[in-house]
Amino acid sequence: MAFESSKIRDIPTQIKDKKLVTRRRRQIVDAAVELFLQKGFHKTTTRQIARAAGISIGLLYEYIATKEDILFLVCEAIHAEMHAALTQALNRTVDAAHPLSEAIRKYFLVCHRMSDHIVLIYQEIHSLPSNQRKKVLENEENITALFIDVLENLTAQNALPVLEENVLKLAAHNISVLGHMWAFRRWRLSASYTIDEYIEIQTGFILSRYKH
Amino acid sequence: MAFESSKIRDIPTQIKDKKLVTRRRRQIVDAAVELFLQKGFHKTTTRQIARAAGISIGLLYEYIATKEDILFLVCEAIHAEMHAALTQALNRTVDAAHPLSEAIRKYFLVCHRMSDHIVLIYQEIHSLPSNQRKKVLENEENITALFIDVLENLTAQNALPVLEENVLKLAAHNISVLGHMWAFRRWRLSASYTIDEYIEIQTGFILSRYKH
DNA sequence: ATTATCTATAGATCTATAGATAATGC
DNA sequence: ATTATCTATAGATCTATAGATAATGC
Repeated sequence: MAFESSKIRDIPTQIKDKKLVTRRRRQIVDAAVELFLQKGFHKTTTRQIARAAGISIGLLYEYIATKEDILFLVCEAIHAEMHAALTQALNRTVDAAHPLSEAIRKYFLVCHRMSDHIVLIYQEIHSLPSNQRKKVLENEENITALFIDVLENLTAQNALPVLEENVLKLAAHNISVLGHMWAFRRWRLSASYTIDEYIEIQTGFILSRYKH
Repeated sequence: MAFESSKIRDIPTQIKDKKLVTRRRRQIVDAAVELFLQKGFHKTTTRQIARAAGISIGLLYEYIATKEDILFLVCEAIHAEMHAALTQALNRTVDAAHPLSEAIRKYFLVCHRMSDHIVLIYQEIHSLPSNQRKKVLENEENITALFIDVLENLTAQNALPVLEENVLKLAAHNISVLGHMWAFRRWRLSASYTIDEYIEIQTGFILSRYKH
């Protein structure tokens, strides 16, 4: 997967050419994602990342200051990819017959496609220093916020009955986490359910709250 | 928290005295849990664990063969503790007015109390070699199985309407994961909800599937 | 005599940087 | 002249074990 660079920010570098920074960091992130997925952050060495990215270990350290910086860039790239896929998908659900079901379906399919990446974030977010960890958690919150918007808009259009604000917000968290659940319990769930069956049953659970 | 030793199994040792093995491993696990919670598995050294357990590094390696063995013992201890707390709590819900609500409440309170430990397992399970990881996942599955039992029993007693088997099983997974959700999103959720509010709203979601 | 424990360290990494070299653009 | 890149390695760990010592039980 080749990641967008839009979120590459805040990490200092000695390199002057901004386009080059973007390109090299994308190389680094793409290489690191693969390695982290295979063996995790701690068991991947900076030398391996440099080699996989096709640059020397010395050059790697011109683009980042610490190994944790690489993990941060990886987490940002994953969230950027999810956020982009989601906003794009959600825009197309506006005039579906059942917009909420369709939004849930699109989201769960993104979670299915990016299962390994989602698990990676759960797994490694604690390896980040706290300021970077905070930013990653904000990204996560932004994704939940997308569902809060969907629910609020549908409620405003009378497409859904009114729920208390706190209840609606928790419903959005639930959608978000039930998508992740497919990622981190896939080892078990995929023995009993296809992703389509999973989506169907979970959608039933989520919508039942709105049906009385 | 002092952990039960019942699940200390399968890890070879040169030490002959079985009671001593149990006692020393409990010391080791108790020390390791604290350190892993503070700084994670990879940033904790075996020397630190030995020192915190009050034994020498050499002796530590008489009771385990690798650092991962310690993590495995820690995961087993956490699941043993959760399993024990839960079966005990569930036994007492049998004659409650709303047994399912009461089971959910008890479970969520266990998740609340053991938040950090639950997150630790999500975080570090990938650091285990695959045979040990499998055993930890089995433990996790056993906890979900407790809820499958609860739902099946209540259905058999006509206290709940009949659901398709696959739907019922996924409901059990959902209960399990929504408890974990309080653990791994507490940083955000606890700003908006007390644990009691959380339990109340989530119980509403879970039960609504049964109310039509 | 046997079992449990400790001290000291081998051996193997790994991150990060210093200093040398190549490429680029005026 | 400046910027980008590479090679070689310092310096700092950390896991795991070998070999010596202390404690235990017959």
